[in-house]
Amino acid sequence: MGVVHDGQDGRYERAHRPARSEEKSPADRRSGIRLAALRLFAEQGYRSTTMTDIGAAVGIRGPSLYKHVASKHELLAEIMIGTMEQLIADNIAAVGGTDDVREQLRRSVEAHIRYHARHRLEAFVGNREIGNLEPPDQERVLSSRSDYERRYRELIERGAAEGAFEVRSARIASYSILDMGIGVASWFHEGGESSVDQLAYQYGDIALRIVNAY
Amino acid sequence: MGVVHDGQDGRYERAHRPARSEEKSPADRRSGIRLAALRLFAEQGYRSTTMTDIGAAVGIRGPSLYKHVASKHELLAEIMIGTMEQLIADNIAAVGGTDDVREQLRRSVEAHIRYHARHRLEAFVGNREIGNLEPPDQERVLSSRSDYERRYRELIERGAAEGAFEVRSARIASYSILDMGIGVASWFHEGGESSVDQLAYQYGDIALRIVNAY
DNA sequence: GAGTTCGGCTAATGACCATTAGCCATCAGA
DNA sequence: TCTGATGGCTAATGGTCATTAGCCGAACTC
Repeated sequence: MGVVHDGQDGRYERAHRPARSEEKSPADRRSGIRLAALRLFAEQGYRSTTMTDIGAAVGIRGPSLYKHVASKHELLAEIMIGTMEQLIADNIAAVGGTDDVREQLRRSVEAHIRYHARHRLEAFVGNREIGNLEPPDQERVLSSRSDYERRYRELIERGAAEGAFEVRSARIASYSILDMGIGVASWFHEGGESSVDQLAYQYGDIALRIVNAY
Repeated sequence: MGVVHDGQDGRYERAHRPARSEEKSPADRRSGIRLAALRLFAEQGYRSTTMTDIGAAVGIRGPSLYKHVASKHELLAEIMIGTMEQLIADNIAAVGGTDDVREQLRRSVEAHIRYHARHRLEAFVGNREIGNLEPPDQERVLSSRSDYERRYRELIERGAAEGAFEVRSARIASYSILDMGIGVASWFHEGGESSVDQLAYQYGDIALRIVNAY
């Protein structure tokens, strides 16, 4: 499900219908559809969103979407797989940047929070629509999800083994940290009491307190 | 989906004996339907659950459900309104039992966790299906939800004012505490690593650590 | 033991929906 | 200018669903 295959090589510069109110290169169209689908899935839910809704959001009729997308399900699958891949990639980067477990946990949590604040719609849909994914994709997402959780659990276990953390249950510590981050996607909005950076920092603190790192 | 029914010929010998293995008083029937709906909504989502599914789960046909229930939506609304009312009632009881803010927070969190562990399906559905509630009920649930969140926020603000807690943002502290509890509903299962009581106690600790009560 | 109620059932009804078919205008490139 | 691809569009197609209508047997009432 890769991300776009844009036009394979940008050979054709399009630029047709110049300067209309909106530019519609093939890639623009596709990502416009994806964005519209994401917003609608987040707002109304996958099952309640119709192809007609998505089409209307980008100014075309429902059936015309099939000139750009294989199915409604594909739109959902791309969102969810992309979300998990990004979360895992961010986590790998966060952990890889230092050798100190405390700092690894802090950076992991900050990345987790940043993602959930900056990509709230993706995270929100990613958490709510798992049951609407079809078999091949659902397993893939669930498996990524387990990997992601395991990375946190093992990090905390390692910290505990090294004496940096002290937890009664690494499982509970990791779930509580992950879950409070997931919650961010449902209430955060830019321009509120805190900026994304402040939020990330404060949740980093909270996580370290949860594992008794202080 | 065939349940055993003799249909067709019209002269079904049914044998719906009252004194069989399953008792079917009107109240039993109704709560059986509610429970079936709850399970199905939790597992498949509200939109993906059909009246036929719910009927099959209690051994009758979809349309027969209307002899007991006004609509599919009513089933969802009852679950969600009941959930919020119980959470608020539990919270009032928790706070009312003592005058010490620390203890009030601990008891509140324990009640929150207990509910999310013991009534995971209700809590799970209650958090996922808000968007599928229709206007009158949706507003009611959203308003209860705000009240519930406010109770936590104000409790934490009061604790901070009294010097018992120390938080950078009462809003973030309350959301993180509530969200980690909500998460419990998605992974907890009886017979796992922790009992409900252990879970409640540990989350109580975590909450007190989040507000720097130690 | 006749009438009433209860709670099943089957068959509509009336929508709604994802997806496919097939048509056509535009346009880039030859 | 011709041609093929692109990306719209309208009309099916084939399903699914909540809900309603109307029928009927069994149990309960008096």
